[in-house]
Amino acid sequence: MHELLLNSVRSKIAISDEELKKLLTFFFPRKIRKRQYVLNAGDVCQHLTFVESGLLRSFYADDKANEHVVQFASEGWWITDMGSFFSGEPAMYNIEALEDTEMLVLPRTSHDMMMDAIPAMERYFRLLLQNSLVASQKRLIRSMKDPAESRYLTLINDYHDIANRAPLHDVASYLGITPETLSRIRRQLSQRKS
Amino acid sequence: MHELLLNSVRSKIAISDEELKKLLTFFFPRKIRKRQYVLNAGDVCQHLTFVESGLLRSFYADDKANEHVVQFASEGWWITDMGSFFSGEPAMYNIEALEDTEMLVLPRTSHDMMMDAIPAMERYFRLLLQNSLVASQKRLIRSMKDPAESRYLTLINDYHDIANRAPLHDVASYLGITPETLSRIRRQLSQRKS
DNA sequence: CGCGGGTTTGATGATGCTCAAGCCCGGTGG
DNA sequence: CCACCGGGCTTGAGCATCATCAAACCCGCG
Repeated sequence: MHELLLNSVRSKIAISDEELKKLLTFFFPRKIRKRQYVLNAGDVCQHLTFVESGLLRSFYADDKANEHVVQFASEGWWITDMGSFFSGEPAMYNIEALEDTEMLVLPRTSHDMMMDAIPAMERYFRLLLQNSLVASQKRLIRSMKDPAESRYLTLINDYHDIANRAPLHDVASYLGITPETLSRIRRQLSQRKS
Repeated sequence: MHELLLNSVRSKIAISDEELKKLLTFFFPRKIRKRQYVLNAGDVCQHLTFVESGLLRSFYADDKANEHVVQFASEGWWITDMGSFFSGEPAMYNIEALEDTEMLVLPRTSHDMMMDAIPAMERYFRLLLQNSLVASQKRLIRSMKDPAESRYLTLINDYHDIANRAPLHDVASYLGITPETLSRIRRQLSQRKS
């Protein structure tokens, strides 16, 4: 049960089977339906969320109600509003289900207790943070130097399923382009292939 | 002595004066001249660097020898190639001095020893990581939704000195625009003011 | 069926890039 | 101390990419 999470932990740190079992006691499972929200901007983000099945998106709604997708999370990925979860300030981001999804939820208090109970998890989360930061910096550079088509190809290459499962609208927003532009890019790519 | 570093630590975590004193023993000071490199891409990054005076830049050189500035670090800022430092893989980034610079250097082994000796520093570095990640995500969103001039104004607002101390060339690269464009933006802004 | 949201397609325009030339200024050597 | 580089910055003209606006289309769902 919950092999996805256990594998994620095992792949990053050395940890005993007992500790793995103990680990699960800090989480609780949660299911939500498509279009429901896991987090509303303005609320304080109280959980770390690990996706077991389905698809979530986090996004930022600016002053003029434009949405900007920050991240997708499908099976095996973590998602949260980092700034809010760790600082206790109101969240900047919304998190919404793009499909019916099953999650493992780690409340902040459980997170803190887990760090005491299983010190090795400290390292696991630090690794997650580091990897996120490295990935974010890479994405930043690419968003500035690469044209839209090339960024889209990178996305397909790295996260093939997400590029196809998420609505065009959201993929475009994640790439920082308009839906129209993404639609045209897809047309050109399919024409070029055939 | 080294008040900048001590203040940075004090401002983020609770720590005793003894521990602060012990803390400094893990660092060694280093000075370099303008144009010298602190890190060459391809080498493994062995240190965390804290700037006491001067100005550094980290940048990524792509296949076609185009440079992309990732970060500036002036007094009171940390800089490193995170991915390389923590994973031991070759660095993607170069780090170069834009001015004569004085630094406090924390080698990897000292870093690990310090974590054992002063556990509170674990938290300090996790906070640095978190803040970097939040900042990187904000910058990413802005780089996609805001036009060049607005991004420049944000930079001036947040890091006024850097926008003026660093060469135009590097500021432009940091913003993801060409030097020509930044030059024109500056002209328009100064004309509009007068 | 017909409605409606998401997607496609088209026409137009703005932002920022490229290429090319000139300029300014600081550093170096005579 | 001056003359002369040379690199960085500026300015201009033309062009590519992508956004905007608007309309048609497609398909699932009531």
